[in-house]
Amino acid sequence: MEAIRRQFVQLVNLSEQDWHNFSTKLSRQTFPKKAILLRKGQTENYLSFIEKGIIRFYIPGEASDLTFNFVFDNAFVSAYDSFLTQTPSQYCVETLSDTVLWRMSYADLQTVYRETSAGNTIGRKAGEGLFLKKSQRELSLLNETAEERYLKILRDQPRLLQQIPLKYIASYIGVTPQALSRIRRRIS
Amino acid sequence: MEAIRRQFVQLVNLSEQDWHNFSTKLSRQTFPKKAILLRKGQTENYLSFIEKGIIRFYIPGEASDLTFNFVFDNAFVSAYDSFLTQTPSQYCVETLSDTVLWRMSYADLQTVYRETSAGNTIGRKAGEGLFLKKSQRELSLLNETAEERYLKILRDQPRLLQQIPLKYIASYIGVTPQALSRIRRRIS
DNA sequence: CGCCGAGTTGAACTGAATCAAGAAACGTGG
DNA sequence: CCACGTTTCTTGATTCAGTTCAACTCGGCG
Repeated sequence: MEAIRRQFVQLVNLSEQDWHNFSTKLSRQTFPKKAILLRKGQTENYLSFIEKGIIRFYIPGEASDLTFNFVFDNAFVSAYDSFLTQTPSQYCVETLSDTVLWRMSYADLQTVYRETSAGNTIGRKAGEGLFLKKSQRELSLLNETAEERYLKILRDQPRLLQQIPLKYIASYIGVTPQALSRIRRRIS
Repeated sequence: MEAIRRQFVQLVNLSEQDWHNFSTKLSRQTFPKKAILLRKGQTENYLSFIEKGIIRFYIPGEASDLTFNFVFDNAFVSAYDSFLTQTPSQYCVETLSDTVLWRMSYADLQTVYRETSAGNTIGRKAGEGLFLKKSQRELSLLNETAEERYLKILRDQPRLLQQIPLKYIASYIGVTPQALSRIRRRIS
């Protein structure tokens, strides 16, 4: 719980009152490894904070999934596009490890936006942060080769390679597992 | 000016006071075709509303540019990542037609965020909207072929094909102009 | 022990990039 | 309004990175 509070204080100065208003709407839930948090076609009802765990976003396919995002400890997680528009999600969200979440429902978040002055600032900063990540991802997909994307992960998030099966990484950087295997051999 | 106001009223209920506070910080500027609004390496100082015009975002390259976004009339335009972080932009922004903008500086926007209750709601909704666009773009780049992306433009934004050189469209959908030419032949 | 999923490796195939050249459209100045 | 030069678009031939299909290894786990 304190981890969440620290995240929020980084974003905006929260009064004791605002924090209370916010935190009483959070509920703690645990999930085992390989649990599906949201199935394609369902509408996302939660904005969640990851106390502990690894989350994978993917579009399920006949032959193989298309994995396009990972999220780790101490970050927010949500099928945020489905959440914002309250329409069915195009993709699935699942845990890759045992996971602990603090969750707030869509309805409760709207209440926070209405009732607290800090709410909209938090919402704005959260949206801006997500926009920045997606912007970098767009440029990476258009501008870099699969090998460059792999090297960046190797440099910036090496733990990702230890904790996540390579076939998901391969999909994330936009190639088949075979092609990733060859990239790895070429490098080392 | 009224067009901007209509856009904002769609986002959030603006009091006469809030609108005044906001609108007095806007300045109108005109640009000819092919004008550079922001050069790579410069820091974006403006969030702008397009009264009229077409804008192109691109990463300049030795051989050819990498065009990754277009924006049209009655929308907001900014190198928003550079704007938010106030760090140098990785890309350029230029006009593709004669253009009229209403612009607000970074400093003035921060003042609006501090001084008006509606400011942060507008900021939140704007950030959410941009996030949604980038999310769709990410899935499109990962999930669809260049041909599918072209067909989508043909279906949803045919005017784009009339007003923008094909070489920019080619880059936007992620192929060379030669490949796009062959896609077009294959289809018709 | 045997099974199963993950990872690696090889060989053939494929779609797009690259290189090159010609045709069409556009703009500018006379 | 035409002539010229530049840019954009198209088409063909070659090359190349990555996919696909297939086989094999390795490491857990029932």
